[in-house]
Amino acid sequence: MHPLRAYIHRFVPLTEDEWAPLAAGLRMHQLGRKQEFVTQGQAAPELALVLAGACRLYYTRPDGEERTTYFFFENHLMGSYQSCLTGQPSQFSIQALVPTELVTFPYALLRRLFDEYPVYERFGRLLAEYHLLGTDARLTELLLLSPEQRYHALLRSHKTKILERIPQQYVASYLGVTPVSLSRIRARLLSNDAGPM
Amino acid sequence: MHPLRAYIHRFVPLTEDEWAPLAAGLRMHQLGRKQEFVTQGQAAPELALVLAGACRLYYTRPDGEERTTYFFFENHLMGSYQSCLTGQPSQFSIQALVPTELVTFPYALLRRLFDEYPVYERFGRLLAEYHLLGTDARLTELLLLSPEQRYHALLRSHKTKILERIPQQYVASYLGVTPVSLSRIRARLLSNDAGPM
DNA sequence: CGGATTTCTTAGCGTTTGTTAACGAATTGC
DNA sequence: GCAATTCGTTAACAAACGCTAAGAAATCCG
Repeated sequence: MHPLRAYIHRFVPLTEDEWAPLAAGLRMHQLGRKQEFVTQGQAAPELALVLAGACRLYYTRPDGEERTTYFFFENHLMGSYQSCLTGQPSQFSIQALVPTELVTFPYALLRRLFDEYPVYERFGRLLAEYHLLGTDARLTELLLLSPEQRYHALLRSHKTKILERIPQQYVASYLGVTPVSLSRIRARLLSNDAGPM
Repeated sequence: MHPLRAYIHRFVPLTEDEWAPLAAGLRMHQLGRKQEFVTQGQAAPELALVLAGACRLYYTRPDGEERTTYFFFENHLMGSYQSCLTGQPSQFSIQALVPTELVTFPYALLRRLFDEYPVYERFGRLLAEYHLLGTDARLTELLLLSPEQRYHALLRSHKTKILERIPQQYVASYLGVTPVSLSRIRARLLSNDAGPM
């Protein structure tokens, strides 16, 4: 089964007839390291399923500093929800951290499928609900836990890919702290674990 | 037009026939000050539209401390998305800050309408997307701005109801700082505005 | 209206974080 | 493979925050 069809299948089943129009709009796309799929300030009317590789979502602040807030790996659907829905320029960029392979399609195509096939409308609802639950959990964690507790929570979570494959400075940003601070948090941990005696 | 129908109408139009089954499932509900609509640890299978009053959404931590993360006012739809979608106990409580009037209905009814009327399915998608954009913006603000900057952003925003009608300790929690800290931030502001000469 | 509760502010102290800078290690890319 | 870049850690200092406590102000409610 096509990876995108498999992705959708986790939410709703698609018949051949339902899958065909989406399949017809797909395009393969490769990104080199540091190449961008979405660029801050530009409209981003395409969605992409990551086939292989890893990307980061980041904001460039007025002072030029970058803040990374999310990561995408294999079988993650990525894009600027905000830009696709509103048509406005994207407020963030998405950049490949390593050479990355994508299947892309225009959001406009998905919107047309929402109108034509009830099963896609349902997929759209379930997808938005799924992301809403994830974003809510993340928001709650930021409001409820300290930076150190957030790092512990990440260690205990199943998001091991983030810790294994992402440079620590970006993980720090994801946790809402500076790289220096995360380094200190880790140092505190080690001196406690392998502490006196 | 019924307030709930007007709420839905901001997303999709409803015919009389489509509105009728939802209208049949509605119940009026009053909350006294500090009374809870959703209780942490219990299933919360109902949604509610606030007709008048104000509520806060808060988490009670293991140590007994409360953290308020959201507010609801007139014409806000509230409930535990997570509990409704998963059937699990709610991870937070929702409590009236002042005497509050609600119209409530079971989420199960909405789920049935998703199946029976495409217009409700679309409403469900648009509603989830709308909330996702809001939650994403909030998450971004927490990751990009300092506590002081977040307070400034709230001052400049159109969420004036929060500042006008919510006790400051809860606003502090919403911003991700302690009440003492918010008080200091405000004091710093005043001494800068009306500073030396 | 008036006592009781809740809320906001201020202060002092300890801890954590942010910032800048420097150094060594690891990775990248030609 | 080697030069160049990126990355992680540590240090030192200043600033901000969390915590506790106490008093003043505002609000609630009988």
